Amino acid sequence: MESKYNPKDIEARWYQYWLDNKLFHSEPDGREPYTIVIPPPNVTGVLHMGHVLNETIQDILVRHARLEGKNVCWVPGTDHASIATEAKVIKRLKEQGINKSDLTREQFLQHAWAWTEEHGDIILKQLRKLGCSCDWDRTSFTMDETRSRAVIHVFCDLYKKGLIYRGLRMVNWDPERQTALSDEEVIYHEEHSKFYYLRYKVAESGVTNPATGADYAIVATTRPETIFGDIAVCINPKEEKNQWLKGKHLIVPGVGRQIPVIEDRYVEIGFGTGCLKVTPAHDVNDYALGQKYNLKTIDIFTPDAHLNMDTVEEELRPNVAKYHGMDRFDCRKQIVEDLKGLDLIEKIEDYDNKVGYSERTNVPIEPRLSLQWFIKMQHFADIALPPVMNDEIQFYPTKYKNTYRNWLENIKDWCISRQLWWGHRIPAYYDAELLAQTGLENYPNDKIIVSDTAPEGNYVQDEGALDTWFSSWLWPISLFDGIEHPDNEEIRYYYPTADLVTGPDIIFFWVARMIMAGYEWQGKMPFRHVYFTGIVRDKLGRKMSKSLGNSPDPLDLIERFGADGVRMGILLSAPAGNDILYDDSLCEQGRNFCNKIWNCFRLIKGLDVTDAEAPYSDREAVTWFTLMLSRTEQEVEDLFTKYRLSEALMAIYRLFTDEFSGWYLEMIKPAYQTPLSRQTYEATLVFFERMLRILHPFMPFITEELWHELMERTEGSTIMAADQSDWNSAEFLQMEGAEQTLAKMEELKQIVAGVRNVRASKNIPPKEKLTLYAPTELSTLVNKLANAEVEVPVEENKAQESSIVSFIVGTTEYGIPVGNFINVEEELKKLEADLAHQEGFLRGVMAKLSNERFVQNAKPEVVELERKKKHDAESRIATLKESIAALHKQNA
RNA sequence: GGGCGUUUAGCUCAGCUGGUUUAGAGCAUCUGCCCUACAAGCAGAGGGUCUGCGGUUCGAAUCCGUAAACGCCCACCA
Repeated sequence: MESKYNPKDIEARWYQYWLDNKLFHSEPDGREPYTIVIPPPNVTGVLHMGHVLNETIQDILVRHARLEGKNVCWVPGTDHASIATEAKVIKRLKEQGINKSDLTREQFLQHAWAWTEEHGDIILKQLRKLGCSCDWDRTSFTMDETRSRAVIHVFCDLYKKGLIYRGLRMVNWDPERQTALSDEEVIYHEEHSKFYYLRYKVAESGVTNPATGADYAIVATTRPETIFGDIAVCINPKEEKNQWLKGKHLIVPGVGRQIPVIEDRYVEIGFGTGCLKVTPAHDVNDYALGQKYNLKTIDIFTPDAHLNMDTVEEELRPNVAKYHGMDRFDCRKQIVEDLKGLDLIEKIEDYDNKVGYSERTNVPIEPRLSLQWFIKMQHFADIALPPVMNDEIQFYPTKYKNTYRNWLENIKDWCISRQLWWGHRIPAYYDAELLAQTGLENYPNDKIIVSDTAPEGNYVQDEGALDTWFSSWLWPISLFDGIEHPDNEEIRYYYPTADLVTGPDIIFFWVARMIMAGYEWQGKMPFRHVYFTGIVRDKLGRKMSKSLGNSPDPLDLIERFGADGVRMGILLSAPAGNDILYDDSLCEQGRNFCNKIWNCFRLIKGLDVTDAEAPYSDREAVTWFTLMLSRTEQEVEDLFTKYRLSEALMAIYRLFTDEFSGWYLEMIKPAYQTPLSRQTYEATLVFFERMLRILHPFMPFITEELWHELMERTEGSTIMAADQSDWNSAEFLQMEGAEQTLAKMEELKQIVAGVRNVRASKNIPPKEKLTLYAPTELSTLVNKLANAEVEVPVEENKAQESSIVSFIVGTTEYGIPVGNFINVEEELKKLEADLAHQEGFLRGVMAKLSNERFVQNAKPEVVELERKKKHDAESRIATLKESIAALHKQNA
């Protein structure tokens, strides 16, 4: 075996082995189920560091449950990601010289499916490289047959329940993709923009502003290009300075439209000029005002946000003809120039405001009036809030309960229709003849047929597709076909799922809605725990992004550090909900750890074994490590219940490197070319196997490899199903004397460290055997580990001895004669520093003990402890003083 | 404008309902070592007035108040 662990072949070999032996596959049986559904990555996506974090955590949970003997089912799959995928398909078509508009829906969908088949399993293949133990036989897709039927079924069900409606509403419009978006798909960015103060002339002649004499009102806006749609100017009836405008009319600058001044308390007194232009077609608030005062709307934009002057009154069109067909932002520049020329701009100020962008296309969204389908959400908020607030569903970390509550308490209806082709088509049908007469907007609602099958006759189907999340929210149910067959064996067995692992960025998009769907269609929570991961950032704290180039390619990392190394790297500093600052050095640490394990194994397997009886010191070591290991196992189990996975890994890491490699193996390692007793050898193999086991969820490959190497295993066997029955860590820890054994070994380690410390500070080579004066006999382990001969001298001998360096463990003093290596000055300095420290400590303790109120009020055991501290400190001080005196005598 | 969270060693973080030998871990740093498992290693060392201020208490990193800094979420102020 080489001295360096080489993950490459090993990983590929074991993954194939796991697949060949169907070790990830699950079928319902008598065991307790443990289910996780994967947050389906976009079907066209490639693996990034966020996935690595997320999927590693899921795999750890899943493998841990598998080791516990549960029937584990981790269902993988992908999401059709309608808007993102459609954008990619359009882009590719364009590269081929094809426009979407040249294609029929069916033709376009053929291209999209082709794309999906080409790219669909890339990311799933990459997950295998990471070691993810998904049940690949269950791989699903949000647009496969079962999932699609579930979506349509749910739509019809909601429509029947009166929870879905069609309506003309102001929605977030993505002009790039030309579709409506839900509120959640809009991202607001703070922007430096301008505040334009425009002059609206008063129509009534002779009316002027009494304060300034101006014959115009000043209206401030950030969007001057929307003035073509102005219908009114609104003032607050209470605002003094604008009283003169009451009942008057104004002329929209550059357009010439005469519009009324209306009054509403909505306008904030003191903000801007107090005059608000009302453009109902292009602003949500203005729309509300328009509704309230029954104003008409003039939509001046085309669906791709270019100016459409055909909507302007015919007589005014010559005024605005030049803007027809312009892009909205070009038009803004132009109209500002033109108004300047007409002296209709009072001033322009810098202004910071928030602009909404489409999450997917990153284009500023346009509030747009359009006919869409919505879900009434109050009902869902009502059923989804309580289970989270009362912890039936637990969030880790809990702070997200607040975020969740906040959203549900201010819930708005969910716009679920999209003007896209790639997605589930809305199962609503319109009578063709009637539709021809009325048009879509005025088509009577009660004549719409919503059905999972197309109605007989001359009907046309709604053109829209459904929001991707409308299929995702059913995922935990639809994966087990629980929508159409809510009582089938699989859904009854696997649902509710155990844990959901996802990012907090989709808490509303997905988590909340799954909870709603879970209660609505299964009457039960979809999962019991939600683990929110943090965001993976680079070590400077920046989000990883393509444009910054700070996002490493996970496959490249796996190549360099091995999958186990990468898994450890990503997990090491990733407590739930905290962002993780990723750095290659973390993976390096993971790789190094693999190497450590590998070399421990080499040592153990390389030992000669004899049937002779084990020396007593071996048995001491074995007893001690049995307890040490048991303790860590208990600790790790406890950490798992709290989802503190990085801490669990760290506990195992410390056990393995410090306690096992650093102490235990050194304790039992026989002298060169001397054999180890079989008894000790076998105990050591058990330890090693146990450690591989607790480590397996974190580092599946190396642990499986060494588990097989450790001893002969039958074909098809796996560490995942290793027999556990002969080990009970809880019982070991309850054995009599366990505590003392652990404490004694800690003391022994400190004595050894004391000797090593002396050795290091005096530059005494490790090979040189030292003498250690101790007040009582010590375990021979000390001799071995410290390379020292322990002597228990009588007092006189010790006093005679010159050049002794001493150290204290607990309250006991140990001495090492170091001959010429001693430097009395230096030694005195050290002892005096220690003395000062001990005296300071004692003062602190005395301050407490001499405080009557402390002695009276504190718990007796606390007072008792302080007394012990005092006693120990005094004893140590006495010892130190003695040593100092002895040194002084020697010096003289 | 609301709400939430964070602030402990150079870095990333533990430290739960106040008291466990005057604050812990990993990494990084420094010193010494190629000692036949491992230099992707071993042994040793240094490093923090627990963000500031006030309060409660016999006792505060821990509880309360307050200020600041940073971060996140939500909200229609043109």
